[in-house]
Amino acid sequence: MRNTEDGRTLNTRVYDTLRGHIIGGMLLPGQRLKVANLAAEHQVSPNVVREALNRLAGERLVEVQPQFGFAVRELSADDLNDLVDMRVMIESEALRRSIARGDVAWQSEVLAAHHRLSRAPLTVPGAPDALNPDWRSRHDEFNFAMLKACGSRRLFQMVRQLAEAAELYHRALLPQTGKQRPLEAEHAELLAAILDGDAKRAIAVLTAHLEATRDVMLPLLLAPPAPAPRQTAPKRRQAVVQRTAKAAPKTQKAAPKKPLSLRGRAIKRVS
Amino acid sequence: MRNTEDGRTLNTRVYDTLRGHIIGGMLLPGQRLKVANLAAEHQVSPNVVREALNRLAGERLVEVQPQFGFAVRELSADDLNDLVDMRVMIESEALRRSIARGDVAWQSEVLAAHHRLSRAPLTVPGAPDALNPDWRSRHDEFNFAMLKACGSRRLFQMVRQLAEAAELYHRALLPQTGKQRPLEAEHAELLAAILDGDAKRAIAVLTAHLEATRDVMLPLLLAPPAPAPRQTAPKRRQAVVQRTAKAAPKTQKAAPKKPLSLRGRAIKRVS
DNA sequence: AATTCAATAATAATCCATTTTTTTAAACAA
DNA sequence: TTGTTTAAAAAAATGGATTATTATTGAATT
Repeated sequence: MRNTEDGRTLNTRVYDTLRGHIIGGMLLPGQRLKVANLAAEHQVSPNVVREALNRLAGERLVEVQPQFGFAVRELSADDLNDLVDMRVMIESEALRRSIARGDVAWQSEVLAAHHRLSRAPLTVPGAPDALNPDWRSRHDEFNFAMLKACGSRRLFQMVRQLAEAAELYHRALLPQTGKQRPLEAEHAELLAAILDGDAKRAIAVLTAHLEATRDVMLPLLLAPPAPAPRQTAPKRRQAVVQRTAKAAPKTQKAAPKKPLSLRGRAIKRVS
Repeated sequence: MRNTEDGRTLNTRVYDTLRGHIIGGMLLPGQRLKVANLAAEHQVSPNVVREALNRLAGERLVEVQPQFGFAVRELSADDLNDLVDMRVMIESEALRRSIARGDVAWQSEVLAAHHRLSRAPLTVPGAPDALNPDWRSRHDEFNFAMLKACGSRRLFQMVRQLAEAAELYHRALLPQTGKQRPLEAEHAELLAAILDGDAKRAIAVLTAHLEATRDVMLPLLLAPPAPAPRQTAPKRRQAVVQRTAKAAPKTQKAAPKKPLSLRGRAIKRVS
């Protein structure tokens, strides 16, 4: 055991970074997660990786197929619709409860979180098309801050889990959409409604926000279904959809020795 | 690998049975799950058990503490309140949607499930106090049947996950409550409301049902908080509460060789 | 004698290196 | 093309080594 460095066990460390990579978009939906590669990357024994992946599988962030391995959870239009539907439902309830229960301290936190969000630049100076990751963090913080006072541990956990699932979509699909809607105005209106204690209006704004974001992403999922879907794919493997690779995977290193025969055929979608 | 017997991998098999044991009440909340013991029981290498436990940890059915191990998720009055609160919310929504979307085929299924439930004896002939496990299965089936038509994969998954969490409480706390409320009447009324398409009434009945069950269990969680809580417990281990054992654990076998020094002090609660 | 503390032993969690089994790819023949 | 056979890759599992934690013992202190 060499968990001495930062207190965490190796297992937990791998779990944390893997999770971060998935949510952070370094590992894209559909991408296979080969135990041996990851073990080499993290300088760790295969079992450790395996445990971490199983934990993530339990959280539905990665998919397992018994004799095939692990892969980052796939995206689909249907799933996105379902996801947003649930977010609307769950977050509406959480917001309603938060507004009903929240005290002044909570309001202040929401206000502060909103302020930080409003001051974060939407894009980084260098790349005008790429979304500023810092902005996204502030956005999440604002979202969580306003729902945190809901008073139910499980409800808030659902909020977080759904937000994580949504993050996968955002990372994969939103960076490419150039300019966004008048986000700042939406956030400001949401904040105003919260401070007014106007749950109904707050929920309406939140719902519109979520659905509008969905409507931006939805066409991108339907658009490029790969020209010729070549049904030569192996039998039971339909859960992990085959895709034409546009760019070589970066995080998941290629095979160690040979020029690479890419059995682990590329699955990424960069589009 | 010797997954040849029934197709499943060893990992999955251990996962399945462990899960079944937890939900089925053979492994009680708070009970420690020692890798070595389980590995011996299942005739399997420790890593396999470890993977299965990590998967269950991801689903929040077992708790992990980094250098301490795994344990079946604990119960508490607060958690029960929260759980029922969420069940009311989630199942109400699922029921509303099911009634709105369900067709005649669905209605028939609900009707059939109700019939099977109504014909299952509440207790087994031999033991008049113990709840008939078959009845419980029928009950779950009726519950799932009526919510299945909700049309949202995630919503239904939440329903199931919450139902599983509730099952832990039921197994641990309900067997001892002798006679129950007029359950059959409640189920019949629920069925009638569903067949009428009367969502409002159905939800009211369902809600009352869930909350009444909670009210039976709640006092049992508050009652026996262990006479002298001896704060000699080790430092960081507070997540797994120490309890006085009333009966020797059956599923989790004792230490292999020595007369047993029970470092893994008993945690079960039978009460 | 009772209590506290350090040293030691025992137990169990964590991890590794390797082997076995399954699946996929490649080569070859029909 | 289509089907077999062989080779490579990767998943799954093993068994045991390593390290952290808890229990125990015995001396030192109150």
